[in-house]
Amino acid sequence: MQKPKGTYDVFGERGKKELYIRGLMETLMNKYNYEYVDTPIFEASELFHRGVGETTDIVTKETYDFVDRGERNMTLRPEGTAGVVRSFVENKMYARESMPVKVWYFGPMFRYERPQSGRYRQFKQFGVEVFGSEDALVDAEVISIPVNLYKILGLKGIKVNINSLGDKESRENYREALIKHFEPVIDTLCEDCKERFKKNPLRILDCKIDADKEIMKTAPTTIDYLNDESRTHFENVKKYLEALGIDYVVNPRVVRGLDYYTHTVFEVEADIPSFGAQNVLCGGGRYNGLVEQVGGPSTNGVGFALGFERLINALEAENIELPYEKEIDAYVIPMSDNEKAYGFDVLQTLRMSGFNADIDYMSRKIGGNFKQADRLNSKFVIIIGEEETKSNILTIKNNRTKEEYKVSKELVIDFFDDNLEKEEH
RNA sequence: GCGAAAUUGGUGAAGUGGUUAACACGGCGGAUUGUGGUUCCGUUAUGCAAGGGUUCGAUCCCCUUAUUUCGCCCCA
Repeated sequence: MQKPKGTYDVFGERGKKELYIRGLMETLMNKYNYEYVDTPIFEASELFHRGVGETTDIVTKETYDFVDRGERNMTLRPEGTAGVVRSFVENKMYARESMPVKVWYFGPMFRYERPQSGRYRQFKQFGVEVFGSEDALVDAEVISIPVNLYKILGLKGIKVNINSLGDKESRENYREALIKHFEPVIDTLCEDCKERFKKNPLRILDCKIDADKEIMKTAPTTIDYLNDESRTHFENVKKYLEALGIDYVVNPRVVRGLDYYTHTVFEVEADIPSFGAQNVLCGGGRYNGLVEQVGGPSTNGVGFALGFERLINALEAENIELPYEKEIDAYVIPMSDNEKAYGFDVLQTLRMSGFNADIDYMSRKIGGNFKQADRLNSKFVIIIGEEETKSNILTIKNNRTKEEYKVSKELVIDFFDDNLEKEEH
């Protein structure tokens, strides 16, 4: 048996790493005062068609669709926003006394695509959504979350790209201008661009093949088509980002693939030489019309989603060591089967007092057990033989200094309290 | 969805159409039956991704499938 294409198993060091980073996310979101939400990994297919957009590739050719036993059309979620918006509407969170509603989520997403490094069919995203405020402060805050997370983790090679699509009116005007610009010359562009011209003209700007052509350089930018209100909003976003000392680049080519965006859009990319084509670490923006589209009252929204695997890839590419726990406090060695029960009791006492400890499950010889203690990076080794069980005086060896202590069983917790404190100094 | 390359044990890997698939690390056992991380000895592949074919014979040749990686599309 092999794992399905584009999936991966988490175990060992990878597991520790993932838990550590998730812990950081949780702590960070707590500081930002966002609440946790967890929505189903599958939803009615229609939600994504309506929410994410009929013309996006994500929905037209990349979803995992299935019909359940009740003959309902379901889809494994390809992104997090649509489900959270549905939940916001269904649970009437818009009726809360305190606005805005700020939430975060973490979980698996699914897209039927050809896998590559940093691109999976089942992958995990961390993201946030903020509902109910049109203040540019929120846009800037949302951008600051991934930036600060990367900073906390020590990731240096990142680049923040921002852009504004403007409100509905600005966006429409721009779209028309773009079509007018490319229409006469569409035959000179690549095949993909011809397709984009029909489906989603904004994406032509993203083309790598035609990027150097004059027609690209002279193309109108979204910024030129912002009306006064949209322009003011964007200026404020920039002002607030500057207030936080966040370096950004206004990049008119950032248009995002999902249909629901309005005003601010942003992407953070890995600026790491060894990184491949999957270099967009996270992305997001404002979606003022989405809640209404999904059936709720007109409510503004802003959010972002971050690729968990790509984050870990970036950390590895930059050789960043994460400071998760790599040691245990104590390893218990019973000399024979006769001492196992006694040792088991000592082990439990330690564990219930807040220490992490382990015991020999393999009936190893004493030598092999010391090796095992080293492999587990145990700070202390507790040897339990016939003498110890009779006298209730444990033999505890500091595995680094090799000093040996005789400690009464009743005082073992005190011993660990004192000595481990010294270790941490 | 399109194009290309890979796939040998727990890990890194060598290798050839022909009896038992190098070497290293790691694991386990012993020398050393209450004290190790050095050294020495022994041992360690459901057999070379899976299935089929060619052949007297295939891990090595051919086909199919699976997975991985790279590029495109798209995106996290």
